[in-house]
Parts: sequence; C-alpha cells; structure tokens
Amino acid sequence: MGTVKRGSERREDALSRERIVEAAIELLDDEGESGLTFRVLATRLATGAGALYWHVASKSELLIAAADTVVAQAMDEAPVAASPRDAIRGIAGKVFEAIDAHPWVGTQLARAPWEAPMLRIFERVGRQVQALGVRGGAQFTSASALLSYIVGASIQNATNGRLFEPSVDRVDFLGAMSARWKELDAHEYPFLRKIAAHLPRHDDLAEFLAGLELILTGIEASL
Amino acid sequence: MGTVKRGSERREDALSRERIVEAAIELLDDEGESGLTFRVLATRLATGAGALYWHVASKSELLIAAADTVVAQAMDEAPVAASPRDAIRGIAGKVFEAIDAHPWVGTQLARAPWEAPMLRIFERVGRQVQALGVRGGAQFTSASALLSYIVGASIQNATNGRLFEPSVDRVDFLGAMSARWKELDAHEYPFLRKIAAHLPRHDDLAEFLAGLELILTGIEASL
DNA sequence: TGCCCAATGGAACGCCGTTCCATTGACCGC
DNA sequence: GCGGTCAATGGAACGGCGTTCCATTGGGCA
Repeated sequence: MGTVKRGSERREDALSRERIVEAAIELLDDEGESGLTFRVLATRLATGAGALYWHVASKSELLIAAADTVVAQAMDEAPVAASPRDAIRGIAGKVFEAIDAHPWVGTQLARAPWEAPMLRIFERVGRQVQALGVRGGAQFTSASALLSYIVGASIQNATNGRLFEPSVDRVDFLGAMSARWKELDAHEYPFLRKIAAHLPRHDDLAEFLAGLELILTGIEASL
Repeated sequence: MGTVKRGSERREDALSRERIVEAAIELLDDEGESGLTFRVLATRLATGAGALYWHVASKSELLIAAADTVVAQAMDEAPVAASPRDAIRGIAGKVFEAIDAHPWVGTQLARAPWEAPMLRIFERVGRQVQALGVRGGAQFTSASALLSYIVGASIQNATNGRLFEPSVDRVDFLGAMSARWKELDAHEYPFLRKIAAHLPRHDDLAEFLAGLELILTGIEASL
C-alpha cells in the first residue's frame, strides 16, 4: 500500500494503542484486576514492557481506556426505546450487564468517576431525563441520582461473583452470605438477620431494575 | 496492676490491632490511599513491618478494618430522628460526610461491598425502611436501592477534592470541569455541554440530599 | 530462678510500575 | 540506489511494594 501519513504500518502485527487496550481487556477478563501487569501484557503481545509506554502513558491511563472501550460499546448497544423511561431502563440494563461481565470496569468507574467512561453514561442518561420533561437544575439532580444508583448498584452486584473462586457460583455465594448474616449479633443486626432468608432466591437484575423504578417514580412525581 | 488474662501490657507503647488501625487511618487521611504502606506505617509506630503481621493478616484486612472504624463512628453519630424519613436523611448525611472527609473509605466500600462496613450501613437503612412501612421483599429492594445510591453518590462526590492537588479547591475544580465539558464534541455530548454552566455553583450536599428525596418519594409512592 | 512462648523487627524474596537507552528498520531527500 | 533520520522497539535496571522468615527479646508463670 502507498504511504500513510504518520508512521504507517511497520509490520502487520505492529503494536498500537488499540491492540494494547484490547489485550488489556482480555487479560482483565481472564485474570481479574490483579492480573493486569505490564510484564504479562507485554508477553501476550510478544514485546517488552518498555515498548508499551510508547503508546500508553501509564497503567491508570490504560485502565481508563479499557473501561471506556467497554462502556462505549455498551452505550452503542443500548436499545432505542419508545419512551424516555424505557430508554433509561435500557441504558441502565446495559451498564449493569457490562459491569457484571467485566467487574473491573466497576472498580475503575468508582476510582475515576469524572473520566470519559462515566461521562458517556451521564450524557446518555441526561438526554433521557431531559426527554422525560425535567427542567433546569433538576436535570442535573435527576441525572446524577440515576447515575449514582446505576453505577453503585452495578458495582455491588458485580462483586458477588468476584469475591470467591470462580468455581463458587452465584447460588452458593448467596447461600454462604445468607448464613453469615444469620450469625450476626441479634441485637445489633435485627434487620439483616430477618431478610437473610430472602437472599438465596433473589434475582439480581430484577432487583436492580426495581430499584431503578423507585427513582424514576420519584423523578416523575416531582415534575 | 495485677495479671491480665492474655499478653497483658508489655509496655505502655505496645503494638495492638487498635493502635495499628488508628495509625493507618491517620496515614490514609494524611497521604491518601497510595500513602498507606506497611513500611511507612511501621516507621510511624516505631517498629518493623514484619511485626504488624502479628496483629493484622494483610493490607486488605487492614483497609477493611480502617473503613469499618470510620463507618461505625459515623453510624453512632447519626442523629435520632422523629420520622423514619428523617432518620434515613440523617444516616445518608453521615455517610456522605464520612466519605467526604475520608475519600479512601469510598474506594474501600466499592472494592469490598459485602464486608462489615457496608453491612453496618445496610442494617441502619434497612431498619428505617421497615419503619417506613415497606413490607416483605420490597424491604430488600428499597434498602438496597438507598444503599447503592448513598454510597455511589458519596464516592463520586468525594473524588472531587482528590483528583488534583490539595491546593486546588472545590470551586476551581468545578470551574475546570465545567470548562472541560464545554469543550466536548457538540454532536456527541449536547446534554453535558448544556448543563456545564450549572456546575460551578452547585452545592454537593444539597444535590445529594435532593437525589435521596427522589428515592424516598419513589418508595413511599409504592407503599 | 529458669523456662516458655507471645511479640518483635530487620533482612530477604519475588513481584510491581516505570525509566532508560542501545538497537532496529522503514521512509525520504539526494 | 544509498545513507541519514527518527518513530518504534524491547530488554535491563531502579526503587518500592506486600509478604515471609527467623533470630532475638523479655515478661509471666512454675
């Protein structure tokens, strides 16, 4: 092929920011947050750790880029909806799904809440809040509340499957958690002890969406 | 003093789990999350890093204990209230305040959402949800939604003051953020660009409590 | 008084993120 | 075609981390 403006393609397998981010996402998914290491990443890309720094400034920048890629894709996949309320449900569901599939994205959003990935979600939610008929400063309030809930709840959910070995599945995890709650001090933790019984048969996504409805109802009630 | 059951007091300045956790909190507050190091902590306590492991199993256990101490104190300080709704406002406010004063607590809650500190908050919120008249499975849904919102929003707020140097204050931070939002792509980010103007004069705590009202309204509407 | 063992603290291990720099090899002007 | 230039590479080295190991200590009890 002819000349390309800058650097062009040295080799077919040349390093590039995209290839690095892609490999980082794979590694994070495979090995978890502690599995992402410049050395391991370099090995997977058949290069040296130093070379990565030509394309990526630091590990935290790489993490943000990785999270942004996942979030951007999730936002693109969010279904078009008839009503603003449905649109918000769709966006929330996609975020929940993305963080569930990539738990490290949740941690990342909590660590850097004002970076690109969070802004993407905020923008999408905000537009629908506008479409809902919310006016003025309440737009910020409502969109922020939705964002905080969506991300906060997704993070908590995603940790379910991450705490123990991958071999321990969700049902076992909830069973163990329920047992732990039942053993709490009766005087200090009456509420947790009482609802511990509900834990094993609760549906994460349904619970998440039910919580979302509460906020949506609150927003529409204050229109 | 006579004999004490176990180990007793070797010296007045003896190491103990409490003293270690206390020093860790100080260090985290002074230097931020990256400032907590077993070596630095040992130096502050005038001992060696290895000695700490006699009282504390690992760094992550220490972080949980530190966060739990802060959260427990915040919960103890939560005001008694006339109505359940006021009580929830009080609890939320204390959590917000605690995470604002100790941003590392927020990160910690996001990283380990099923540990003791989170359960403390869940219990307090859950009791008030019960008192509000919510029944059965909806208690879990409502309390979870409140918890996710309270913690999620507090984390986002706390990061405001942590991103840049301590010398950069809140107003400058919000101004810089607002400027960044105004420079976003006009086609991709219409909502953020529009509300960027509101950013510099928004009141964090008021905004947080306004978002809380949305959920409370939603909960009471579905009674 | 002497033993025991909880408690200590310093050294060492294997990682980490990051920096440095000698080397490569494709492109551009000649 | 040829040589110079410089973006890009990758391996070595640096300082610091969490954690482990172990020789040493010194207070309480038989």
